[in-house]
Amino acid sequence: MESQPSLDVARLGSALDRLTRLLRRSSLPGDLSPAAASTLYTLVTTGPARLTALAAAEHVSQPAMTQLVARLEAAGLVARGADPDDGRVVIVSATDAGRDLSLARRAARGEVLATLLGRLPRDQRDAIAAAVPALEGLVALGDADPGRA
Amino acid sequence: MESQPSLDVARLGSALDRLTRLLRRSSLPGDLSPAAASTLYTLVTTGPARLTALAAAEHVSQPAMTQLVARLEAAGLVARGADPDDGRVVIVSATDAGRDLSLARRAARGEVLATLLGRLPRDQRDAIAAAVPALEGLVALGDADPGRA
DNA sequence: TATTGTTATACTCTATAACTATA
DNA sequence: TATAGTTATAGAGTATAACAATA
Repeated sequence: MESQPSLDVARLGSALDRLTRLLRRSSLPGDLSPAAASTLYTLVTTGPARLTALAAAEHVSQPAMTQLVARLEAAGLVARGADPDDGRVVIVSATDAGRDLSLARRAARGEVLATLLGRLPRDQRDAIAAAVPALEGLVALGDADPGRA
Repeated sequence: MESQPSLDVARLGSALDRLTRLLRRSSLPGDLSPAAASTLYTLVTTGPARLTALAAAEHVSQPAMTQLVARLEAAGLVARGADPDDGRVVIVSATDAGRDLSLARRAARGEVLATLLGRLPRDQRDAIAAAVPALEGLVALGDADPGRA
């Protein structure tokens, strides 16, 4: 029931899937699990957060986030602090080492992508460049609508 | 040392990552792990394969693939057969139920994507549509170059 | 001997349930 | 009572090492 014959969602989905697996296989510094890398990245980009908020943002259970943060803390990548206004709360923040590692991982993956992009015909590279804001918009829509995704 | 200020690879990488996580958390039929879903999809699209070849294709160890196939077999999604020419070999193939489930998952994910895309401004939707062949080209490059990814 | 696959074992990561402490 | 977080326990999924069977 759609009117977009030019946009084959199955092809898009498959391409996204395979591209992500491709990037995931490329060796990145730090040896973090996907959830750990994502959590660290969230902390680096959006600042300190409560443990419960992190669990919700990363779509894992609260106990899972407790353990994940414990692992990241043991690795020196995050620090746990208290909330002066509420004794129950744990505030998690990235350490300098955590920030550096997250940025290094992001850069390393960017290089893998850049290498592949550099071997693509110019018009295709341009097409991808033009689609980046739209892809970001798609993510924003998905994040804003928990009922759908 | 690059000349593509218009293509921010870090942004692209991050968007791909978040988009894939978004799609992955959308509930799909069958309750398969990512590796199981990918293996089944490979069998459905490229036909029966040896266990060792599957392990290599999915980038998991041979024992991991033995267990993965055992789980898929227990679920009735794949069947194990013998190679008449070589008694050591196990040939894995998707059953009808496995093929149906894989196609249903693909369709369901397509619907999630289509819903999100439908809420995007038309020009952004067009930009993504225009980039699909280029994204596929990127995947092809990555698959063809095992040394890089 | 080399190759195909399985079994044994251990580790990471996750979830649910039960618990503690603070509000 | 409700909320923030931890601890206990169990299960899925993976890897490496050791093994069995076939070539």
